[in-house]
Amino acid sequence: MSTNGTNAPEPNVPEVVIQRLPLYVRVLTQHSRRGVDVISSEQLGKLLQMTPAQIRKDLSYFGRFGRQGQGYQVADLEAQLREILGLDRSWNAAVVGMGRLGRAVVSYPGFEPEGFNIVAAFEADPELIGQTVSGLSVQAISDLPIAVQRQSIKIGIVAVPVDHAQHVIDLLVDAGIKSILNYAPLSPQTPDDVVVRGIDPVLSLQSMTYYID
Amino acid sequence: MSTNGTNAPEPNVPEVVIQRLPLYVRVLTQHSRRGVDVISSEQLGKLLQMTPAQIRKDLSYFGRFGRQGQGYQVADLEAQLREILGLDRSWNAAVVGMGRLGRAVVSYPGFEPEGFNIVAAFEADPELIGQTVSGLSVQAISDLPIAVQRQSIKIGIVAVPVDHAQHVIDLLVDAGIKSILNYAPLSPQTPDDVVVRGIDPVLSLQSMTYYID
DNA sequence: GTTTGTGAAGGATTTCACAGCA
DNA sequence: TGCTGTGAAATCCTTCACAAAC
Repeated sequence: MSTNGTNAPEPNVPEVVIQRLPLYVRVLTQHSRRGVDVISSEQLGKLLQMTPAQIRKDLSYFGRFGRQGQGYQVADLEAQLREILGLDRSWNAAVVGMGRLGRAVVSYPGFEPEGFNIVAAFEADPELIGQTVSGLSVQAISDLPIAVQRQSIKIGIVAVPVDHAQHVIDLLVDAGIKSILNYAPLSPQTPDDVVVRGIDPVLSLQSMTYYID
Repeated sequence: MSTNGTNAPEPNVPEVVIQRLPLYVRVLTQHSRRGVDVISSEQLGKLLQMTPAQIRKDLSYFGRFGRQGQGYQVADLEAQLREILGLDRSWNAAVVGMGRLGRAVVSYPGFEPEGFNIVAAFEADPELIGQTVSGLSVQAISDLPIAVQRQSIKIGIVAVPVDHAQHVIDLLVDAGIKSILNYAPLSPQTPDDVVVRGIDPVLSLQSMTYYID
């Protein structure tokens, strides 16, 4: 099943599987840094609190990465999964909204080491336009479509108040963005070919309280 | 199936269903604020980009909330779902880690209006202990168990660097915490009876890049 | 001996489709 | 007529269990 030789895209990979691959990448990266060379699906399962069978099945959608009797080469598997996910290159992102949250996002040091570069920042408030935040000059939202083109921006990050979020998302979609990270507490309307992931700690807390006591 | 009359806990509700309930609460709250009285599963489905059948099936785990031919009373359904999730009361939380991220968490204005009160803040660095952040006096981590007891803290929020996170989570678990919101980029080891939800924007981005182009 | 990769089985979740009720 | 609530069907996902490979 490819990844060996041809670069054919794999069909029919369940979305849940795609969402687990970054977990594998994360734990493999940690272990390769600590000098671990080889790891088994059993060990990965313990680390991630899942069954070894699930890990092997997930990987089997993309190819054969291990050696029977041994396990997986940590560095090799990490590299292959990064390639599958498109993490073997870097991605440009734009943040919309330069309030409290947007400033926290652009100054968050976790994106760049993973290859996500925030290369543009947008705001509606004229007071903020022209200011510099974390080395980025804040632009008017009307400049968004040109910036997306010129800077090959593929990811939009929404950090505006909830009542502006749908409109901003519409503008991102109109500008050709197909991947959106949404910090606003709403479920936006988007076309099928746009992928939206929400970051909402309140939602996470609200589903935890069900289990308390 | 209860919620009418008795307060028997519902058995066997799939976890995915529990995680969707806050989405319903969120959209119902928005619509009740806008003065919408009645809503159908079809309308909810459009708003949340899911099938009406799924919404009805999810709700059916807990009771019968609608009227045939009409739909659901927005305010009533919202109230019932909040009660089911335990959102009809407030919850005390403690944050561990007062670096950049922890400060952002304690000063985030989205928790308190939803009934999540951050009532204690902890740090390992002696330099920070005793300082005040967003009205909270920063405490030593050794004070955690007593604070959890005295202030009925039920939720722990982890905002420490990744290399300290597992240790902090162990301390929270030892202190009796069973619900953890984890901002550190790792999959922690925890006992079965502890619920952990991770907030990691990088992980979200890493699963989106698979779909780009 | 050990561990992978994978069809087949089993289990869980979603969707269908319609009876029942307002 | 319009929409809910729900068994049954369909689909999706996970786990099993073992042949093959080292």
